[in-house]
Amino acid sequence: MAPKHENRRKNDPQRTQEDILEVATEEFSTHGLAGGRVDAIAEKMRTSKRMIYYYFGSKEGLYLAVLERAYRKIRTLEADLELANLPPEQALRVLISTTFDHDEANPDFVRLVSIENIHHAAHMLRSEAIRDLNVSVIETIAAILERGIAEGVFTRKADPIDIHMLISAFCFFRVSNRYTFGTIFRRDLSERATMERHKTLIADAVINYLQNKVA
Amino acid sequence: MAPKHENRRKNDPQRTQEDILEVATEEFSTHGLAGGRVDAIAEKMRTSKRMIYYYFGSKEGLYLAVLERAYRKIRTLEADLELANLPPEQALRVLISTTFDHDEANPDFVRLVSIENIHHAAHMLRSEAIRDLNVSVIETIAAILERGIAEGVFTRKADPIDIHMLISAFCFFRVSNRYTFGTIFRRDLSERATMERHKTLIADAVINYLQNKVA
DNA sequence: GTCTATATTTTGATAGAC
DNA sequence: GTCTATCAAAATATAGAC
Repeated sequence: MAPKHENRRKNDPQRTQEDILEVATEEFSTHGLAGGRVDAIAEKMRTSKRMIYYYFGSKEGLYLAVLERAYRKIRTLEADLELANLPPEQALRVLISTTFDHDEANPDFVRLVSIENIHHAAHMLRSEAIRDLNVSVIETIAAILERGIAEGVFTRKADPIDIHMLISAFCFFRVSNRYTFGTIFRRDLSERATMERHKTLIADAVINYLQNKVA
Repeated sequence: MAPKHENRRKNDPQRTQEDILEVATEEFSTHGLAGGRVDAIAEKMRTSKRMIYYYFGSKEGLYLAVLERAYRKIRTLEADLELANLPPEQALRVLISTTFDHDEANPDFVRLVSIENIHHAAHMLRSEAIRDLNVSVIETIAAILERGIAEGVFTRKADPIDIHMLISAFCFFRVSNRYTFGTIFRRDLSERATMERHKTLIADAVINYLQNKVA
């Protein structure tokens, strides 16, 4: 009997495509779109370069597929939270914690977004799948803010998208700018203690902001 | 008499180098290190490609020079603020406003930093000039926080580098992620009203954070 | 110090057998 | 559907005259 592993990829198109996407994600997120090499991707797998063109048509086609896959992954994550039953402040803390952990756990995604911004989001614009991302997180935040105001625990009216940006910016920046920030300030942002402190910091900052009015 | 413009660059090495750096800054910040083309840089100026190699040795050498120049520019900016005489809260607001305006006015710099992070800050590490950036902004913030605590206007002790990160992250993200964020949330972050609102938001958030303790 | 022309290398993409 | 071998274009780098 032949060993499972050797045969597994034989005539298994879905598996082959998935393998290509996985390797390509790492390649592009490490080197950028222009810096990523199709040859390098092919070499890192058992399959050949020909298959990349067979399935994805071109280097850009592959990059777009990688990007769509990355966005698809987070969409599912956001929807899984059950926040409606929590008190507003706690709901917000859970949401922030989730965003924080997500960016921390998915540096590849963060880097791909950075790269896409270098390209003025040109590929994202071309992709219906990504453009039509339903941004449920905004509705989630909006609901929390409204409840908070109604219950009197939040005293400041705020735009949900702005609040999302305040949260995202911090969580994203910690990962996206880890290297330059770490170099300049000689600080390792992936250290456990630093991480915990930062997670509390951003949550406190958002909550305090919503609980205060400034003259 | 020959027109000034035509002769200006003749045998003016400093001017030539400066021209190259200016054009290269735009090229690299628009396309990344791998995506930037030496040919494109040469074509956008009156001088030839040969001079780029003559002065900077290689494409990477040019990129490094561009990066150093970009960092040199902000260093001077940060030192010019006179905050010691202002009340702590106001001093912080001025500092935040300055950071905000700087990133907004220098998208090229923001993009170069993003690009450098894609490359794990490898070039920055190799450059003494950048690595030894004296980070005066941290001392500035530290002084403000101490005064604030002493005067009783701030009630929370905070790490100056963390506060700097909270500020930087927001200001930087608005510019670095303008395209993907704008696409997903259909919002133009460079609009005047949005800008003003965001500038107030980050300042209020930082101040509120420093004025509160959370259970 | 500066230019035009060219060499060298890399790399995205394809042909054609199985 | 998959592989090996190869093409063609692009892009970095250099030669050599002035």
